[in-house]
Amino acid sequence: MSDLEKEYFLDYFENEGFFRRECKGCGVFFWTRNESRHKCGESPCEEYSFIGNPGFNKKYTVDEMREKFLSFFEENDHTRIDPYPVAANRWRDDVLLTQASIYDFQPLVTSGEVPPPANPLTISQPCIRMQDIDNVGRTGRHTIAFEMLAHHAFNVREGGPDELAYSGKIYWKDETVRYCDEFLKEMGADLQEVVYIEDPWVGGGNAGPAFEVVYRGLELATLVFMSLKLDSEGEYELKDGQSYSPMQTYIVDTGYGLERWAWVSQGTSTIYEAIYPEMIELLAGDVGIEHTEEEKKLLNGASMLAGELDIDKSKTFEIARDKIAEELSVTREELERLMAPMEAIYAISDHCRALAFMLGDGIVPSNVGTGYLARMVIRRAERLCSSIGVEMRLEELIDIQAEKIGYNNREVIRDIVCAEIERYGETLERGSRKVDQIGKDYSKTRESIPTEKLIELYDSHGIQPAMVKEIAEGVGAMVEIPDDFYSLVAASHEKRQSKKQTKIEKLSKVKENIRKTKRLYYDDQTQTHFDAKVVEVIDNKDGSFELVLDQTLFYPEGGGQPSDLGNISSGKAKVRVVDVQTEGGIIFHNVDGNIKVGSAVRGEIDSGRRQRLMRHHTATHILVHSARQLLGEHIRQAGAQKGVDNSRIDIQHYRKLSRENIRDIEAIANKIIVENTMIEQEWLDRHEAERQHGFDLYQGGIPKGVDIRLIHVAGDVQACAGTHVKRTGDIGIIKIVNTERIQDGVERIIFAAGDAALVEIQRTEDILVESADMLNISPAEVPKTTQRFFEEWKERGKYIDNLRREVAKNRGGEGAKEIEINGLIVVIQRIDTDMEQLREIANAIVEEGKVAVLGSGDRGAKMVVAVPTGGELNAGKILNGLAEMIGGKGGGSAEFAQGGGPEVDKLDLALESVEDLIASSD
RNA sequence: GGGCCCAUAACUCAGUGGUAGAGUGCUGCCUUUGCAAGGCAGAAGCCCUGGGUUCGAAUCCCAGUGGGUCCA
Repeated sequence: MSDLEKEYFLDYFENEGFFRRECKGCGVFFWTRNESRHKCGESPCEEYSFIGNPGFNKKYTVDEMREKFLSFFEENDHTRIDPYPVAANRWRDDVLLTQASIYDFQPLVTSGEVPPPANPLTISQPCIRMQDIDNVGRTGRHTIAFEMLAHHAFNVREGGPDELAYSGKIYWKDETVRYCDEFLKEMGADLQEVVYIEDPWVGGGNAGPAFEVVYRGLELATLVFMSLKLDSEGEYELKDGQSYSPMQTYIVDTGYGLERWAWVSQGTSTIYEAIYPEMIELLAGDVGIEHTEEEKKLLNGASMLAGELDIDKSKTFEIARDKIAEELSVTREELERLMAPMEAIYAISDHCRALAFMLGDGIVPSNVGTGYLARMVIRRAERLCSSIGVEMRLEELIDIQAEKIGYNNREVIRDIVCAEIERYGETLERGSRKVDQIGKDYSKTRESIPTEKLIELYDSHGIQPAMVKEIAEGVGAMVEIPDDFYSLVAASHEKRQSKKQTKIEKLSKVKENIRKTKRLYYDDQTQTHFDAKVVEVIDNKDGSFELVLDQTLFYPEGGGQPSDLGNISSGKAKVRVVDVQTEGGIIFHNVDGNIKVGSAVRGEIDSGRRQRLMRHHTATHILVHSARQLLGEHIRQAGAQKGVDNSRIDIQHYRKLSRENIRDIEAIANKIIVENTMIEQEWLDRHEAERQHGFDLYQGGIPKGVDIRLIHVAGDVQACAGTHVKRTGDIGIIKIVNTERIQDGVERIIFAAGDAALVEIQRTEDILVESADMLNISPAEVPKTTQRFFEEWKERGKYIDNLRREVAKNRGGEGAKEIEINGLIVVIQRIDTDMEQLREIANAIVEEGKVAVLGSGDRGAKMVVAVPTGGELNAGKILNGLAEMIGGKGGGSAEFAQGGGPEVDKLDLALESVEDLIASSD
């Protein structure tokens, strides 16, 4: 095992006269030009020294700083790249949000499978980091929304494999540090104060040496030299305790915090004041905050000391606050009273910018995925606004940021925010009613509301414990919120974890040197026969085999399209193709018989099935496109499954689809069919495709490879590997069969195309005709008549109830046996009727002041015992005795009891013994 | 992707296996010059759907549908 230490001794440092030192504060190693420096310079070892004392030769706004950085690197032969969306799940499926510029190039570029869009390149990438959300506003430097300025170089090791998509060395450590130094110099930084801290970087399965660049107490950049990958056999053991080995590629991954650079240049008291001065002024004005000169001084002083605040260690947070208050000679309460509204304003500004990014990039609030994160931020922002009494509406505040960033879907963003706030309002109202009720219950018992109840209220109903406390105390109940409330919630989730399964891969079973299967299905999508050679056979040992051919027309399952079926023949031998899968470019035909390796074969696909799948696949594109035209650009495919009889697509939308929406989508889709335009396919370089069409290309998943296949359907462009019809008219008709909401923010559309659509239409029509026939009316009259019948049915129910009560009055006592016990008249009678009427008769008897003991032999023995109020007998006891005799059970109150049993033939006997039973029970 | 909660009158909700309930609203009558309000009476329920357990299910179990919510 060797460590990375030697990696940090750069020629550049030596030539420039740097010194390597060990920090006297925290023990890390760092490089500096200043011989007398012995501390790393980062908080908590040192305080900020740029507040009120700008660190560069000029003040820069965020926009100016971004331009300055990008053009500096452009001048140094880097290509400027447009930023990617903050919703990283639009081009990769392993993360939700973009948290760094390198995310844009993972995993395909970093692994060498796909070339970078340019090399070297520079970019300003908007990022969202939710993990810092509790620190926002309070520490003066944390934000969840930020832009990462970066320059990247993608290198391949000498003697590396030549199938990688790029090659050679661009630049590595010395040049990277030199660029950083030069940029700092250009900005007018005092290079004597710049410190490069050695800080190995680990993340996402990769690692490498790295420098943190610190200037005047603040970390301004991180220079990462990604060159290692996770490998249990690897020779490097890093700080996460895992082993790593060298990668084939080695990549310069830098990250310069745009907002921090602007902050240092301006020397404002917090980073927020450097990013959103107008927003802060607007909010402060709205809430009516004015600070005296003395208060301003106090706030400024607190900011300089705030560097070490970090809520991760909640104890330190309190201590640090105390310390700050002490140094400024005020009480903590006084300091917090002054700071709290400003902290809220800072956080609101940041959250609004984050939301503008998220919603602008097409995230729709939901209970899952990125949508959930957006919902959390909206709710948090809304709470912050109401906590300090902001009058302006949240959608207006977000809109200001969206306008600044330059999104053109601002109408939709505002509508989304309105819908979400409305929903949140309903949740709060529901919640407060519930808490009010619970509070009243507990105020009676004089106990405080238990923690489990608080957890349930939060987990199942979304009610914050602070809100429970406020409302419950209002109705006189006690509430104690444990300090570790959210850990308790997390702990209650951990108990219920589920397991996952892994599937066995076919690829591992074949020889390594096997060639990728040539795909014929893209050449001519109307072909049904083809000739090929068998190159490999795997015996599954269950009577089935996996056949690998040199080329095939069989479309493997993928992109939500099921595989083709058909048969493969060799001479007289013929096997059926049951399933087709693809792995690593090799297509496996699952067949029900063996054909020898090397045989010449002829394949035939089930063309009817293929035709139906193609219609459904093209129809999917048309429907997404139609929904997008109707509802807006945020509409995005969230999943799809094509079938032979019907298919489904899931689309993102923030309101439930109305009946009218569905009809409109159907109308637009069928108009596209009537227009009968050509469907074009094209193969394009992926970066060029992204440049031309944006990330909306990836509706159905992210394809691999340097070139990707684009399908153009009536103005819609998608990256798609599926098979399609030639013209939109070939689909015939699209019929939406049903829609359902599978999650918040995701609507599922189930539809049928072509002859399958006809079948669906006929099926629903059959249901209607059948219903009409039953009612002996025409289909058009079904709704009206059904309603009338339902009304009448209810009327009759009531009428019957009344009749039964009348009958009950009359039947009671008719032919009954009456006995007298302790002055009470007991009516004993068998009436074979149902339980309900038995009860009514009993009630009628009781109203006459008599005891009723009734039995029925209708469908099993049933009995009721009823005693008038004040009667000395216990109905429950009598009934139990009787029920036992007929092999059953029963229960009820002392006044009214009912029961039954299976032995009908013993019912009369039981009724005869009532007198004895009562006598013995006394 | 996973977990939890909920579905009962027009609305908001009680109802832990034994006769379907409250408040608000609605209708009518009374009190009042009128209004606000009060009093009395009344109407209004496929207890979400389908199975199961049970003598008996709004209630317990399973599945479905619809809604809410928390987490990765």
